[in-house]
Amino acid sequence: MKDGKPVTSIDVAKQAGVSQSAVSRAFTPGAAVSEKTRAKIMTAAKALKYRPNAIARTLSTNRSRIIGMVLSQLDNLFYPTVVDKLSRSLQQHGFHLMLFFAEGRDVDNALTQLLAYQLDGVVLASTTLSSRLAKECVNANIPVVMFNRSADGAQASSVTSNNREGGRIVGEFLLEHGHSRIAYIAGREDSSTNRDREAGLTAALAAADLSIYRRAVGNYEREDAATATRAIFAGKNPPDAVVVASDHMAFAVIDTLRFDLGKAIPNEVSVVSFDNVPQAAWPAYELTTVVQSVDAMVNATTNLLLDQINASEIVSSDVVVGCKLIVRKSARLSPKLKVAARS
Amino acid sequence: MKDGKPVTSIDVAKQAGVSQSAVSRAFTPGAAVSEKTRAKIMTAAKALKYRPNAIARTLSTNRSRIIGMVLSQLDNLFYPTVVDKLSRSLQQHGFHLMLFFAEGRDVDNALTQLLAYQLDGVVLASTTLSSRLAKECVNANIPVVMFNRSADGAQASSVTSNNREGGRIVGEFLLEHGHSRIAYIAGREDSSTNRDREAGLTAALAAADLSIYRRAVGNYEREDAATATRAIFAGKNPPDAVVVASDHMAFAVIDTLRFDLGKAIPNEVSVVSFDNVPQAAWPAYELTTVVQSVDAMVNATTNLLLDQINASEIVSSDVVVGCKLIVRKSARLSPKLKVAARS
DNA sequence: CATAATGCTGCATACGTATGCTACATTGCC
DNA sequence: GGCAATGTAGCATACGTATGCAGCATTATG
Repeated sequence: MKDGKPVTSIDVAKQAGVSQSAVSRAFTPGAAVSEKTRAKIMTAAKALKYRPNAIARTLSTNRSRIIGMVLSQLDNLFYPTVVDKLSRSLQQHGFHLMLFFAEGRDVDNALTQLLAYQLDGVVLASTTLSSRLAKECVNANIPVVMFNRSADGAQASSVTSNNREGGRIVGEFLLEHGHSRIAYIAGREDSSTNRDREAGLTAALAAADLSIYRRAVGNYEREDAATATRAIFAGKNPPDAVVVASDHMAFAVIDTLRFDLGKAIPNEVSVVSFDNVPQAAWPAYELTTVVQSVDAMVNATTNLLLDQINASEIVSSDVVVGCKLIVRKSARLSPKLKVAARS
Repeated sequence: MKDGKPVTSIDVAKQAGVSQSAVSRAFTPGAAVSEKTRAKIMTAAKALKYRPNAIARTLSTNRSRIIGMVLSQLDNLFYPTVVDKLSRSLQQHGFHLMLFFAEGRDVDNALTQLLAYQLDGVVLASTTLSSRLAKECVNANIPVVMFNRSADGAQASSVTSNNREGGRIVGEFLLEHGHSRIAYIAGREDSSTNRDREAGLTAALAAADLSIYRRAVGNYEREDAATATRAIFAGKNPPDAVVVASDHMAFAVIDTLRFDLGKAIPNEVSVVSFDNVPQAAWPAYELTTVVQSVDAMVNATTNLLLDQINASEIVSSDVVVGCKLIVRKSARLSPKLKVAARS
């Protein structure tokens, strides 16, 4: 790669007739430079098209201003939104997101690469092996935020929504509107999110002396969710409501119910799920779902990261953001309560 | 941030009783080290949990192994897939993606940040102002690939699918199946993708002495697409087919047709679009659409980047990947041709 | 006017790795 | 055994920026 001699702070210094340190200080907010020399320097810099070298700065300051984000896949519609908003949010503070995709067992590989880049922080949003990764990062003294999953033992921070309460709200809502055979389609069994959502639902049902009517596992995947749906609706006395652990699966569930099993929604079956991804509002689905406020979660993540980066010592903390049910049309409302629910 | 003294190559060198250069070479594939000392070094490295510092290496080699990706938003369902696949593909070659979100006019800001990180390459997938960005990057001597948009004048590489042919195929398909009032809902007027798709469609229609029956602009946005749909279907003699410049808009178009205007698809109107995002196959839409092969485009992008990075001089080239129509159920088939089309 | 306090500036060095060059050791060859 | 060729190790330096420290100039203070 030919190079028209990259411009360095030394070049600028020469041009402006000052020392290299002066140039460095001119580009460091709050450093000791007089307005006069700063002006000289900026003029020279502009003339030479000088841009400070972030890499060299990193080496010197031990701060890369890069945040790593570990993902397993982007096809669940929830995560693209997160990446978008988180990246923008960090960008406003001068940080940037670097992506790492890690599947099953090449975590070691990903880890090596992660640690190589002197990241200032890591956001874990991959479904698998998070806690292993988290531990290693914490060992390497780099702040970690587990996004949408809680830290099972690892002393990393986490941001989740109140999934247990979400599950409870869904349960109470369905009961209130006259459902009694309530099925559950789970996400991955090993995810804290799934565990909490199911626990909340179970608790709500238990309060009415009910339990989950039928249950199958969808692993947060469309295919599995479709299979789960068929399993749950086989046999007599099918459920009158299905709670699905994520919108992403719920779309598959609804498709299967409508086009495979010929069920009308919500007349014959209600479907309620979690996340409120953008598509949940689309007329084709009109999903009644529990909102995970991406904005709130992203804010919390940004703050956690910045705090830990600036702190002299890493103290982990867990942020739980509230959630609420958005009532659309995928769940049947009991006639007498319809008006109330609309308000 | 406390630090348990980060381990450097010097520490490893001491521990192994060799020089720092030996350590460096041990971690550089193809460098001159004997098997014996490499083994000693690796043992010491493992014991000390040494990880080479990618940032320091960048400073020394002038290679960051970071590729910047500029996006404007991730809510168009096409791009998350691209980010996912591209990131994995690059990762296999030891590169990583760094994200930059740039809206309208803070391009300058984004640009400064981009250039600061000594990126080895840049992928431009933002809808706006690409050519401006491209030019600046090329000036700074960094390889650029414009993804899904062509380089209007800028001497940057580009990867697109054959949009013109895609448009033509759509036109011919609709004509063949007996449509005659064919409307078009455009994406952003300033995008090359939209221009080419429309041109292809127009050409196909012209060959049958037809032209676009009605036209409105959807700007690749759901809202605008919905509005465009209503506009196009106002008045007598509505279209019997709508060609939509992207799947993302097509979902909104279909929703509007079905739930707003009460049209049956494909019986009353056919809808055909472009991209073949994952959701296009969902039973609720069953979109007949032109495939943009993300795999092929991502491969091409990876190759272009690697070639340019390794080349002594940057030579830009444009890759156009083929496309084909996936026939699902959103477009009416002429009865006599149904069997043929299915094969 | 003398001294102290303050504000800027430049010098020198550190950050962690890569690599050209030299030097040495080993091997092969005649 | 002598010499060249090869393989391997270490030395020294470069990459571009940040920053502690010392020095100087300027201003404030008495």
